[in-house]
Amino acid sequence: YGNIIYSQIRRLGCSVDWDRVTFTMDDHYYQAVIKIFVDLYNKGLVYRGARMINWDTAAQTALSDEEVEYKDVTGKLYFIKYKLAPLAISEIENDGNSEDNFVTIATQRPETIMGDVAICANPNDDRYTKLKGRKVIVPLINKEVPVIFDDYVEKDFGTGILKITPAHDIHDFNIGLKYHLPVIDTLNNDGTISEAGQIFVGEDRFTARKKIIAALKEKGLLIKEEEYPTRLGYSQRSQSIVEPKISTQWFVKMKDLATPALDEVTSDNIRIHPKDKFTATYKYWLENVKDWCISRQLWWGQQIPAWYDEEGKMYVAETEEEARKQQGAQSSEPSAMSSEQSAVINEQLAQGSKIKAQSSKLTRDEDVLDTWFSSWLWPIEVFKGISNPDNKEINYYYPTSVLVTGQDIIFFWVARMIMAGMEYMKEKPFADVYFTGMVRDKLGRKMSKSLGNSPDLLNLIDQYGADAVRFGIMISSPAGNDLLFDESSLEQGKFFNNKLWNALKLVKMWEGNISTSDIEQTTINEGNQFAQKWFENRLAAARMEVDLLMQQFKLSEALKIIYSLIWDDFCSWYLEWVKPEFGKTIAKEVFEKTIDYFDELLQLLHPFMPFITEEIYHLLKERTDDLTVKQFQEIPYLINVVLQSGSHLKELITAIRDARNKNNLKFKEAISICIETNDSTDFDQLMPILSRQVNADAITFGSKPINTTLTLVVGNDTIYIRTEKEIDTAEQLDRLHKDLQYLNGFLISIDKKLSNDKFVQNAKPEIIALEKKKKYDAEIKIETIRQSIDSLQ
RNA sequence: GGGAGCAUAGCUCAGUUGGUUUAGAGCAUCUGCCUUACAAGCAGAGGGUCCGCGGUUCGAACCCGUGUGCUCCCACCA
Repeated sequence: YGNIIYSQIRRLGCSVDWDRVTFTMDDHYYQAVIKIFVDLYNKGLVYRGARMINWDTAAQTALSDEEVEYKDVTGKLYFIKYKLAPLAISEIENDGNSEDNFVTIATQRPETIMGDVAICANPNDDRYTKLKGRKVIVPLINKEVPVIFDDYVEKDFGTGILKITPAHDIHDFNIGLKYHLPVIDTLNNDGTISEAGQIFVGEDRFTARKKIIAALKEKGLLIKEEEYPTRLGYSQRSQSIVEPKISTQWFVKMKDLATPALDEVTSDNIRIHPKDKFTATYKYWLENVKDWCISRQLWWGQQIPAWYDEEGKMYVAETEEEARKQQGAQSSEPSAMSSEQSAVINEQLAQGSKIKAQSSKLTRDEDVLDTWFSSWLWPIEVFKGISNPDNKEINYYYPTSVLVTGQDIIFFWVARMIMAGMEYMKEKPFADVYFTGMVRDKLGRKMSKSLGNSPDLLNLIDQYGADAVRFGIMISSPAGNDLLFDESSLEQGKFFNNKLWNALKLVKMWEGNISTSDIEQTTINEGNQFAQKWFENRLAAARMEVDLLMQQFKLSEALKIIYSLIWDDFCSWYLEWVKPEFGKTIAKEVFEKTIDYFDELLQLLHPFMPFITEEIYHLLKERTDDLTVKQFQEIPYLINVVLQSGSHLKELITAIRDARNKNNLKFKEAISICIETNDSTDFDQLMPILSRQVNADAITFGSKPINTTLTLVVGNDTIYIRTEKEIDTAEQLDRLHKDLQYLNGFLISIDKKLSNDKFVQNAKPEIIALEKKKKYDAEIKIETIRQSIDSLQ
């Protein structure tokens, strides 16, 4: 089913990847792809060359890399003697058969010896230096081939010398290219020995192997057989052993296309996120770029626009009509092959291939284009920038801003889009590239159909809600890192939804209880005023952080900031601070401000949880606009002092709550507090909040009052607490001693630094000043704690 | 085999050009609370040889070298 859809879409010229539909495409896109192919061909950037493919001899078809399964098996190495070709006639007469006159070569595939075109040793291998300039005779077919030397050969493997069979091994093929050796394909498509093999023609390759071994044995040329562990590729379709096979393919020259694409990234014109992780990969690929094989032997896809006449002459054109015109003009078609490649492809290959015309008609090349050959034009042709250049849309939308994609296609897609952009628009296609991670399961495995570990998103949405699923995925996807999918983060999202509803519920309860009298409005207490000032600044600070993180594409961290801003700062602190006492009204101004803050929070969260935020936005207040289109207001100027006072207040509340907790003082039991401080300036505005949050019926300032039951140290202040209940002082002392111990240790580490001459000489002045301040603060605190300890004893 | 990257709390990760405390967050765990929005909650606590080793530096989670383990991409039948 998937294949049918895939092929249908591809026939329409749509580029599809199994895991993501890249785009849907109209006829104009199809035309654009053809146009670009012809253009590149005319520029001399497209050529025909040779390439190894994986061939399934049973199914008689080419296999993609994914269709080849590698298995560890025990293979056999056959050690075969090759005789040195005589240098002079005298040699034949003398000792032509002495051991010195033979070279032993190890091979797994003796049936390929008929395709040998050379033997090769490592240039640093002393054993074989004497072979320089010599030739050897291939056994059974008695053909002379040269001895060559290349670093590729490992001295320690086999006998340290190997046979070069370019038609049947990728390494041999590459060496063949390097040394301009011919290619002799000794296999037919069905895996039988071809005419070029000369002997055992028509026999299956494995039958031929046995017969060749027997023949070699008979002649005394097989020294030994040795078992060794190796890996073999098997066809996923037929389970037969995959045969590397030489084939003629279409290529795009990449060097000139890659250079501008590399420059755009190295000059930061295009920014990759996360930078350190992927720019290295990108650069490596482009600096070592290999020509791009764009032809595929599939029965679906966009056919290559090349036609052949009966003489085998090739015409590349956008349409068959155009090709016919070229044929009529009898223009002498220059060879599209690079000289290097054409030297390699032998006569037999060209004749035997499909390109031979069968009638006087033109025959179209049956190969189709690589998926990515259409995909790389995507940023341009979706706006018809190729089929209809300089139109309104392409001028408006190109270049676009951000490409979001997977790291696995950095080279396949991203790099090539940049290349196409630079070549055809003379401008980058996008300014930023953001790579998402791969979704993996809890165990770190890739999501796959065969493992069945892909989550059913629709089911999860039913279970947790759409926003919760979005939240769960966003919160656990740090930029560029893989995402380990775990339902616990969705649960967190679900709870967050609930929290938002409850905050709404609270605010809605206040709505019916707003005081409207002038007196109450003008006497908003200092606590409420401080709460507002503080939250405004807290909001501004968080928005600045979020802005920065979004610019850096750190989406999960931005969400974490927003999550904590809403849950902790807004719900746990602000709402508690302004919450009216039971049965009392809320000042109109406070209520309205609270709604404004809530609006802003929803707006921040909206990109992550669009549904619930939009819903609450409309439930909060009658309004005509929608959150999804609402624009952000400018971030107000930050007043740090307010934030500091807020932290101070939170510290006080936390410390007193903690003391209550530790001493089993229930919240209902009121306490009275006396604060001993050197600086009481900001306490005035904090008092109303503090007294309510810790249930203190009285707060005074001064030194230690009698009847003190609890003593704590917060910052540089000492807090004395009086309760009705008797409190065990041992625990308090223990705690104070612990703090003292920590601070003393801390002080020692600072003293060590400051008494180190080299530190004082070398460190920056601001670092030294900082250390001195740390020391000063610690000393004050130690003194405060000492006094508290004394007073307790 | 070639290349890239990762290793910090039980788990997932922050840690911004080396100094902002004796390393932080969320989740999980533990303790105490049905306190008038929320037990899907509130208030707290515990938890780390920053993978091992060596080096540079006054100073290293951060820089360099090396070892180990893991992940990804490309390649792969002498």
